[in-house]
Amino acid sequence: MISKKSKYAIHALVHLFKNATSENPIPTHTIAEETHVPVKFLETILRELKQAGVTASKKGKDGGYFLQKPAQEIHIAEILRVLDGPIALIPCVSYRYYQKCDECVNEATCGVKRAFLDIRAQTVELMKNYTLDKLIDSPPL
Amino acid sequence: MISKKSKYAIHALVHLFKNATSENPIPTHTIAEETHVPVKFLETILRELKQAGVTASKKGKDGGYFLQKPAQEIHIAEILRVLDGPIALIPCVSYRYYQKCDECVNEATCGVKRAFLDIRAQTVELMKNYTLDKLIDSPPL
DNA sequence: ATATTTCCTATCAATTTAGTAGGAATTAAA
DNA sequence: TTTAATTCCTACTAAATTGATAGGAAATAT
Repeated sequence: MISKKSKYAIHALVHLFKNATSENPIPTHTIAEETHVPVKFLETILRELKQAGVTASKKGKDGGYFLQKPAQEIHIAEILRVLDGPIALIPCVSYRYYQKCDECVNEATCGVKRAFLDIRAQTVELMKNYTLDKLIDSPPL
Repeated sequence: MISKKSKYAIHALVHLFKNATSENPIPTHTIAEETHVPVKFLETILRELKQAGVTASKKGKDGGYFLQKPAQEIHIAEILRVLDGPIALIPCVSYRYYQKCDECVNEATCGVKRAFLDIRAQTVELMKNYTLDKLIDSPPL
């Protein structure tokens, strides 16, 4: 399971994609109401995403948030990495957060590592495919 | 990331596959030494796996654990489900542990749900492929 | 009998998760 | 120049989860 933080973030970002522009930023409380996310929590989420280069903001009255880059360049893998950390399922197959596992004797030949390396690679490919623009709701019947 | 519990379990199960039979069960402390897992922790893990139908045991002297079914029928998805819960990344796309998400207005058309449904399905396929027999170490050069 | 094992229940410390509180700084507009 | 609305920042906290450990009861081979 991903954290609620990440789930909230994804919904919020889709909302920004649909409604916000740099000329028309959306304030946190509006997004919070629409997506049913606690407003103070969402505030910290959007700020974290800003620091990671995903969202941008305008301060003061009539301020709010918008996307810092095209929705086609923001995907689920990136969002999860920012808020939940590595995609890898075990530390020894993470690129950025690599940590040795004590369980395998020889990392070069470890079968468990080999499997999880493959799983990570394929999962990342899967998640990279889901960019924000592919997450909008289907048209109702 | 998966829990250490699950990671330990996978290594232990591979060890059982390589070394144990119903006539030659392996005691917990032996597996613990070989796989560098705390023995008391491993004890509870192997018992949980037994209750889930993955391992079997023989009590008393010369007792220990062995696999309850062929290694080709035990895969990573099953192990993770037993010890870590659902494979699904958000509650509303889990089959066994379904829970409604408050963020989407209409579950039938929710784009986020659609994406994570696909991700879950593909991840399960991936993980089902990795049965215990495919997790043995590659031959050293 | 004895040694060795699984089995069971309970407990625990550390970490992570999911927030909340309170206010400073910034900005648009009246 | 005041006011309202917003982002931004730091700190705090309660609850849940994780990663174990403790102490022994029950079973079994020799």
